[in-house]
This record gives sequence, C-alpha cells and structure tokens, in this order.
Amino acid sequence: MVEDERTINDALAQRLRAEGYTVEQAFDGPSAVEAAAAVRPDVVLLDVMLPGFDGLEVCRRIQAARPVPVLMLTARDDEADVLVGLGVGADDYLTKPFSMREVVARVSALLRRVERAAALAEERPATIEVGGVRLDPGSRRTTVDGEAVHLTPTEFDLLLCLARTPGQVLSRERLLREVWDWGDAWASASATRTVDSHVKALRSKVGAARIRTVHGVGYALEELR
Amino acid sequence: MVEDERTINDALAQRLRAEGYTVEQAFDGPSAVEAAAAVRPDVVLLDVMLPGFDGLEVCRRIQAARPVPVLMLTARDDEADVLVGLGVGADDYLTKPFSMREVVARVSALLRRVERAAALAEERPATIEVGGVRLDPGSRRTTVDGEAVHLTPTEFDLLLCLARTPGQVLSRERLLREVWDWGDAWASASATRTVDSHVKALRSKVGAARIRTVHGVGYALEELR
DNA sequence: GCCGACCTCCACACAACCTTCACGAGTCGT
DNA sequence: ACGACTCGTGAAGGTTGTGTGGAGGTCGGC
Repeated sequence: MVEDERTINDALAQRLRAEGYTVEQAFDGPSAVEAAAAVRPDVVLLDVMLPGFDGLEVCRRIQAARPVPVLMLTARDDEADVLVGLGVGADDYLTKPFSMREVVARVSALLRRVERAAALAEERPATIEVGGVRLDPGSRRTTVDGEAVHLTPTEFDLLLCLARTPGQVLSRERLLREVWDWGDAWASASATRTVDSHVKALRSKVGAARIRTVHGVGYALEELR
Repeated sequence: MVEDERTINDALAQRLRAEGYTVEQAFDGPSAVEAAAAVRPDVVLLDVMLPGFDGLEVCRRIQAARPVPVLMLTARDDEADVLVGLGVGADDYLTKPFSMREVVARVSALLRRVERAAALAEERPATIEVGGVRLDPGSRRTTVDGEAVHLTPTEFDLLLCLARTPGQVLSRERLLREVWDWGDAWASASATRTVDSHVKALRSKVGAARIRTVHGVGYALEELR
C-alpha cells in the first residue's frame, strides 16, 4: 500500500487487514520501491501522487525488478492519466473518491486473476493423488486404483478442482467460478444443475462413494482409504 | 458505545446487553478514547456529534492506538460525511433515525466479519473442538468422542455457532440471526420454537448433556470434560 | 453434410430437510 | 402451592435440494 496521506493509507490498510490480507505500508516513492523488493508483495496498491517521485515512476521501477500486479489510485480521472497508468504496467485503477468496499473488491478480483494465471503458468509437475484417484494435469490423464479412466475435459477440471482440497466441501457456485469461467457473474439457477450432471458422470467413472454430497452446500472428494 | 444523548445511549446499551453483548458506555470524546484503551472493545459504536471533540477525531485516536471495527452513527446523511467517516477507518455507518434491530444487525454483521477475517488471517481454517465435539467447517463433518455423526446443514451451523463461544449462552434471537439469515425481519414469535426443534435434534445426536438450557435466555454448549 | 463427443438444460421423482403445531412437563415469581 | 410462562417432545405437512434420464445443441473431425 503506497499512499502518502497517512489517514487514507491507514484506513485502507486496516480494512484490508480486516479482510485477512497482510499489508505493508509505504508513504513515499523511494521507500515503496525498497519495500516492494523486500517483501515481494502479491499485489501493489499505488497512489499516483507521491513525494519523492510519482506513482508512475514507482510502478515502472517495481515492475522492472519483478512483475507484480498493480492497482493504481488516482485523483485525476482523465483518460490520459489512466492510459499512462496502464502503460507502465498497472493492472487496474480507481479514481478518488472510492469506497472501501470498492477497493477490497478490486484487490480480491486482481488477486484471483493473478492466482489463476500463476497456477496456469507454473507447471505443476505433481500429479495429484487422493485416495486411489490419480490426476495428471500435464497429460490430463486419470487413473483410479491403477486403472486408466477416460474423463471428458470438464469432468477432468471438475475432479481436479475437488482433488486440490481433499475432503473440503466446495459449493456449486465456487465450482462454476473455478472450473467454468464464471468470473464474478452470479450463477443462474439452472447453471448450478450443470454441476450435478457432471458430478453424476464422475461418480459413474471414479466410483460413487468417492464424491460426497453435502446437502445445501456442495460436493467434496473423499480420501476413502 | 459512544453517544452523548443519555436516552439513546442507555436504550442501545440495554438492547445490546439483552442480546448477550457486554457494553461499556461513554458520553463524550475524551472519556471514549480513554475507555477504548482500557476495555479494548471488539467493536465501537460511535456518534459523530460529540462534546469535547467530535466522533471522527475519536475514531482516529482509537484507531491509532489499536485497530478496531467502528460503526458510525450520524444524523447527517450526506455522502461527504459518510466518505469522511470511512476515510478515518469506520467500517460501517448508520444514519439517524435508525431502529434498534438495525443496530443489532449491523453490530452482529460487523463482529461476524471481523471474526471471520481474523480466523482467516490467523491461517486457521481449523477444526473447532469443544469437549469431545469436533467440528470442521471446511469439510462440514462432525465427530463426537471420535465417532462420526451426521448433522443436517442447519444443525451443523447451529452447533458451530454455539461452539464458537463455549459455555456462553446465546439467545434464540441471536441464533436466528446468525444461523438463519434474519437480517432485519423480526416476524413470528413462533419461529423461535424452530430453534428448539433443532436443539432437540442436536441433543439426540451429540448427547443431551452437552447443550444446556438457560430458562428464559437461550442455549449454551457445555465443555463437559 | 453427417457423425460422434461433449455440454447444457429440463422435468420428474424422490429424499432430505425445515417449520409449525399441540400438548404435556418443567420452571419461575408470588 | 398456584398461575403464568417457558421449554421438551413427537409427528404432520410443506419446502427445498438432489439424482436421474433424456432431449436438444454446439463444435470439430471425417
């Protein structure tokens, strides 16, 4: 969090901490660059107006050292400013005045996007195994108790998603968001039933007992062994 | 609870106490700051108009000492006021006139949010255990003295709610608000009997002795061991 | 253009679950 | 000890959620 005005900086930091994030605060350009190098943040909130050198310069320097998503905060809402901001590697921007809620929402969206990209980019050599079910994201092949099983693309993604958090219950909405690409869109009533269909197909292929239904909540992949 | 008008302060305090909260009252800015430092509250209700120095200043000083969620009470409902309020670190606000239930609902929501965030930050999606009863919110599974027990969704949420404050008595109204989503609907008196039904079901599943009835008040989960 | 693989959506049946009610037992103030 | 109130209990009725089979529909390969 880089913002020279103490009040705003503290307020935002506190709110974000309340949301469960860990926040490092900086109040001018130079110390921001230094802090970014030291703590290696997952995301940077950056005010455009700063003492020392301005936010755009900070953005450029931070990005030079290590690519990192940047959310720009700006008082001037003219397009030029926005474009320049994006030009130096900012991923999103907010014009003052903005509400707390808005900031939290943007940060959350940004992190989710980055997280997804990282998961995609970062080759996972690890084939995931949960109670006899083995998934290889690389080759997209599946075995159950050693025997090869053919899964359709959606089935594979769905099972993979469940397998990443064994035993944990995932809601249909969450699955729609992760497996399908429902960003922030609200799930339509009928779409959630699509999940059911694929779960049914999965059960017939990997064994019905492996996927647990939690009434009113969602599904979970059991370790089963 | 910081509010200079005695009548309002007392009324709100009384209502919140009826809900099971512990309330410390202050009637001006300086004593509010002092009290906040002394009792370390979980949440602060703060009137904007105060003798001494105003609510915003109080908010800033309290926050400076220790981050704490603040619910602002204000007579002026213009946006600027709201934004400034948020700027100093208030987490929510209410404009007068407001109803009792509204205040209670907001306080409850605020506490729930903070509690959840704290649990998240403390990297504890942990399974909570109270006297042999173990609850895992992630997998939504329950064991009693090591043995798996199936709970329905409402039963699980209800037990979880009780387990978060072991030994503490929670009113039916409070439970309805937290487990069910009674934001402001304050309708049928018979709905409170619904709680009874689920408590009965819970007792038969986790052992009758574990849930204590406090006549005229509510229920509590005993540690029992 | 035809076909197969796959996904989405729909409708029905059933199961799980929640709420409500009435009555009796228990508890509290007087 | 009495009445007023609160709570436990069992069962009935309604609501919601889920399993299932199958009907379209899209996409890409042949």
